[in-house]
Amino acid sequence: MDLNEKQIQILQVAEKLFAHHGFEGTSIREISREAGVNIAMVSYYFGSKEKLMEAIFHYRVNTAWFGVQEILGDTSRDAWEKMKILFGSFIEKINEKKYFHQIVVRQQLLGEAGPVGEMMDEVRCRNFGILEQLVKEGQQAGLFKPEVDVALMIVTMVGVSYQLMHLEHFYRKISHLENMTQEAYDTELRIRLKNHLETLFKSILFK
Amino acid sequence: MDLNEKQIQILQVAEKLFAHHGFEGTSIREISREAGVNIAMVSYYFGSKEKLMEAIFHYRVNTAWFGVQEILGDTSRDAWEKMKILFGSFIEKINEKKYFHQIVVRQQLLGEAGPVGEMMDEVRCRNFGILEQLVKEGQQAGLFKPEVDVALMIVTMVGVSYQLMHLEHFYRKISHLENMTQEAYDTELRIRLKNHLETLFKSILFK
DNA sequence: GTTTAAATTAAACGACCGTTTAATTTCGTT
DNA sequence: AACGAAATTAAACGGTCGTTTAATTTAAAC
Repeated sequence: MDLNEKQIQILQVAEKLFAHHGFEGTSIREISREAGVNIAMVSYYFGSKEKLMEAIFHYRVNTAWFGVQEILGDTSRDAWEKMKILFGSFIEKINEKKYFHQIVVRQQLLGEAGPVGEMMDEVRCRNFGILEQLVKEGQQAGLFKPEVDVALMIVTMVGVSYQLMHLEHFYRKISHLENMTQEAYDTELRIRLKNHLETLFKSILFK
Repeated sequence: MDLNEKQIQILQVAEKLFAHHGFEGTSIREISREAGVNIAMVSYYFGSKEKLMEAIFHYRVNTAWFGVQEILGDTSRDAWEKMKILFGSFIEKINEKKYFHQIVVRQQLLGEAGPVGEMMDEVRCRNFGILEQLVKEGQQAGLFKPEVDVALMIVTMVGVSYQLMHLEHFYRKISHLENMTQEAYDTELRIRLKNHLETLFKSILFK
């Protein structure tokens, strides 16, 4: 499914509004007004509001873990270095696509019902497989400890990153970063989050 | 504000539905039908849908950190033991009030706007103060390392716990806990989460 | 038993919702 | 210039929304 310029415009506006006000909290009229198109264009291009949401997920998910296999196959790095690259790229991804990941959290709260729920379940299983493989590699090399709860590891990575993203205002206030520009804050946070996750993952993976 | 039996009935039904389908995704008609009362009763008792949400927060928040001061003041335990008790009781709380904490996550996504946003900000600041105090106590005793990002610590505790709660289905599948009863699963998870947070917090607090 | 305030009800209100229709415009192809 | 498919539009559709109204029932106080 290739999208023209106007379709992408609608998609991105809808993504932002769904992230801020939720699916039910956003009206087609709002989306079309903000995107500068007629109300009927949404149905015309996407069929329905539900299908619009699905289109957002297809638009984002298909480019999600691009290039991961290359990292995993790299024999010049050990499992721990690969792991650091992996969660580093995860941090970049969610920082780059904040709106989408807010929608993901909302969809998580709805459970795994609907076609979007199935998509997310697939992605999660794929990510679990990747991380599991990497952990096994590290264990076989005698680098990581023998018993590691990979699911809890993902939950930790995703949970901490999401929560930090949601509580931006609070974290800025508490950490005296209120006067930073958004760009500078994002950069600073990526660094802090990366160091933090590295600390946490060390305690999970090593003896 | 003291609530009669019927008001509490409405509150609890609304809490469940808001958690599952969100604020905008839940109608007054649904709430009143499920609670077995007339539609007009919600406006009659609470004024409006918004005020109903506020009432839910007052209902839950007021009993939130009950008994914490006693733990902190206990001189027979060191800071690390108190810390373990503290996040242990946090785990109990969110497990006990799952629905409410799903609403909290939804409200987080809306930012800190509105009267509910202010309430949550207050609670967060209070919790931050409590944890900060405890960390300082541990540092002065030479137990914890001198530089600790308390905000990141809270984010870790809350983020991991929430994420694990949201991904119950996924975690059950991946960890082969699908056939457990809800009760047994909850118990097992509280144990795993407690151990996990202990591991993580050790890496944050100790050298 | 009468009074009075609280509780409860069915019905109606106007507003907004997602979607469809049918007419019109746009624009590349012939 | 004429055609036809795609794009765009204003208007209307039936339905649901949160809230209010006005009438009725309930139940406690006197």
